[in-house]
Amino acid sequence: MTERYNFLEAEQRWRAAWQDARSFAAVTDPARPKYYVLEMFPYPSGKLHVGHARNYTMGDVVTRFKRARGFNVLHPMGWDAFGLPAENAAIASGIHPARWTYDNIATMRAQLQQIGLAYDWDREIATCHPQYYRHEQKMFLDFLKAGLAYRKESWVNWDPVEHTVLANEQVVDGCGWRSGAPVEKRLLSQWFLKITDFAEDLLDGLETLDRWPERVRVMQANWIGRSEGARVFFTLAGDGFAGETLEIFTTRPDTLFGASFCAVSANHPVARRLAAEEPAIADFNAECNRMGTSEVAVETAEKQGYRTRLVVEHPLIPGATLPVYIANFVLMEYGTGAIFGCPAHDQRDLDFANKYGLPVPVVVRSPDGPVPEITTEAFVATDGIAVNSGFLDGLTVAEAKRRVIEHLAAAGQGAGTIQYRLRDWGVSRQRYWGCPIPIIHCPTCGIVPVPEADLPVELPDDVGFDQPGNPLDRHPTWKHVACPACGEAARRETDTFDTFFESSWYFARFCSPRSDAAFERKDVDYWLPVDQYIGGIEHAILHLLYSRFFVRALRHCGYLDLKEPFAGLFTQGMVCHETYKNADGAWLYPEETEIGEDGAILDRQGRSVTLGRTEKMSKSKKNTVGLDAICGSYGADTARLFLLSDSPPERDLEWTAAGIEGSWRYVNRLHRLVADHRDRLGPPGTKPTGAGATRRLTHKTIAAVTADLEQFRFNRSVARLRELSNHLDEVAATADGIELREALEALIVLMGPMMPHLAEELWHLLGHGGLLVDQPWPSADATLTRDDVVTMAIQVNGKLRATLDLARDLDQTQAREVALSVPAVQRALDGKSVRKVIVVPNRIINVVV
RNA sequence: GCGGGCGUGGCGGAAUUGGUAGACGCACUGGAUUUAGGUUCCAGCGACGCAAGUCGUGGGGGUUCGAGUCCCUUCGCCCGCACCA
Repeated sequence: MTERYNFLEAEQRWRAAWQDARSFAAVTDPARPKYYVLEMFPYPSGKLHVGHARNYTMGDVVTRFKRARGFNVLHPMGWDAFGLPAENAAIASGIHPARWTYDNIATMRAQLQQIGLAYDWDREIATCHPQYYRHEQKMFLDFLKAGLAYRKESWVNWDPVEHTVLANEQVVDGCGWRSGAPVEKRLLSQWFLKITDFAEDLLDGLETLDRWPERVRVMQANWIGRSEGARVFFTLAGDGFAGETLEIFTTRPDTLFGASFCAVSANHPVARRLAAEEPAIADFNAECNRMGTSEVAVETAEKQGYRTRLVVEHPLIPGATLPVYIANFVLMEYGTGAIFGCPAHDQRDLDFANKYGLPVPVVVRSPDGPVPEITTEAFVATDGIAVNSGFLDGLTVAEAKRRVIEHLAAAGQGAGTIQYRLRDWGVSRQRYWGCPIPIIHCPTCGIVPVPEADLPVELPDDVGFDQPGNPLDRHPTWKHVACPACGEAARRETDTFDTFFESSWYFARFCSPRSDAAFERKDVDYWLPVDQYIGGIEHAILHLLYSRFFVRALRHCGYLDLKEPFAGLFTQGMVCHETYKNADGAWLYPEETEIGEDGAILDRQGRSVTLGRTEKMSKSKKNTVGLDAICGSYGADTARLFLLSDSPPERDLEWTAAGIEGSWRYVNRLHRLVADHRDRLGPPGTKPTGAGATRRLTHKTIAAVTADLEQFRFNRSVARLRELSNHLDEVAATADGIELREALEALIVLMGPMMPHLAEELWHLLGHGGLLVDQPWPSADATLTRDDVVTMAIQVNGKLRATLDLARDLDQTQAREVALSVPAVQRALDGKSVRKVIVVPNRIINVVV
């Protein structure tokens, strides 16, 4: 009986050994092929649970695998450390956001180290550190010079309870995500980055990202939302507006002859001017702005319009005019905030026209049909033919579009254009715990950039959270400065950057984390792009799009020469767990429950517990499993093994006690396998020469695991390892010592990326002095991965009747003879004559009658 | 509405990309070891059938010598976006 594997002691010992050897320190070395592995860095929210660990473990497997394959691997870790939760903690418990953040970082760093992740910790960064954020202040000033940053008054989401602007993604069903209060639209001056300058390039670049998931590329393409169409200039008539131009955007300029009205957004300048003179319009506009933008609100909201006293002249029909409405379904944020309505060929316009009794001129018919009768369903097909449209009659939709754009352009009444849904990125936040925007507002000089010599603009420490709103704004001295241009009294910008600013370039900072510059050119030229990026699908748009934009903006400003930041992207599934509620309806942690004698779930007091749905692990539902607890009772390798083996990495994984027990048994079984047989192994370094089953399986496993790891098929590679170890369990007592050593050593090296501590321990047990992490990856002997004898399936009319072990590459005639001689085949033939025999070499023989 | 994806034993999932469906594991059943529980070991485990065998990858149809895989159709589920003109 061998001793049990003391994982606690062993795991600690091997982590110390890697640290002493600086095994994972990365050094820029253009002579070697590089590989940059990165997991999306975490927000330091407190403690890690096993759900977080899955993501990092995947990156770790890739890191260790690529290292063994000879790559110079960069695998860094850091902290996305600015953000609102730190301020909430300050408000709730009086802890300073910096203290709270750095404490959490210390806790989480220890947790990450505990699971044995192969990070180069010398490169650790925290984005809340002035040595990090000073560089993005410089970038912002460069963007400003390059015209990529600007200040603009615009309509933003305002949370009336939190007294701050919210990003679009922080508005859920029209309400603030934390306060639950209905979000208002406010017109505020904010800083924007010109992501729209790169709309076309961001869209085109998606084509090159062939190692990104299709759905992420599609989501980004939809978000950018390219539409081809036209701008059309209508001339307004009406007191105070006569002769002015109303510009609209349309994707269907071919339907211009079918126009029966124009409509503008409640926030359109025309609507606002009218509101100033007519209280009823002001009320209507306010009502439009109050309406939520949630899915439910949009679906249930009726089309509402206010008929103004204005009309426009029809650009193509002399003498004809169209009424101008203010309408609740026209968005100021898209196009020009104004449309022309063609009810026959747009469902929204038809709903609106029907409600307000407007005409419905039909101007498109289907290619083979009559002119459609329009009542409640608009005819929106784009394969039709223009009718009732003057010089466009008889043209296809596509031709008519082209023709009418030519006509409008020649007459100065419009132009073909490409419209994007993408909007510029508003980066101002009315928050304390973020990077200060390096700008000074001077009453005489206006907006003045902070001189580079004065960077960084550091956050003041002495702030209070006893009142709502931005503490920077209330600070007694911080914002009062002399204008760098004229020396007169001025004030600092008190808004801070959106925290997505920090995460948009951190992958570059990791290349030169201690540089006085943002990064060194020689380092980013070598390491970037990231070869394998790993993270959650929730960043499909935001972080991943912002980073792609940043790389373009930085290239524009001469920082680097890079097209895309992330060459390969993998979006991993979430870790889920059952949820539990007690009789009072309160959530319970898994460890607060137990199984009663009859199998019922009980709480600590023995009262019954309701089993809820299996859901993504989250603090709020208390269905998390702590990483510390699992590492303490089963060890890091057991946790890693379970996280890798139970589901394919892109799918969700259900964490179960039974599952972790199974992984635990396997870890111990592997230890026993090596410990029980190490005395009868051949000496290290002796090459076996046989070609028996053990050697064949060993080399097949090497080939299969290598291929699986290349393709992120971790669950499959674990199955391969188990097949090999199952076989070795059977034969170990009698196998040739030299062959057994080869097999065990292969098994150990192959398991290394997934169970690194155990692998080191077993490597050591086999008598090796060095570290396993310095061992090269084994290569499979091609003569051993091909069998001399193959099992072939024998079918009759496609139905399996027998299997036969036959010599590899048996010729067709022999194969046919052998197959026909099988009794089960003869029985199935039932005396019928054979029409033909299909032989797929080394796979199948199909007898057709 | 638009877009993306999925559907295989009691469960998680494999399937050499058109060639033996269910690898590997979890759960379960029987047996051995153990004072007992756990561990460990042996055997079984898609359905029906004593067996030979038949059926079987959401349903229906098709292509093919051969379909989980390709095509058509239909049902169900998940995710993303959405009054984008």
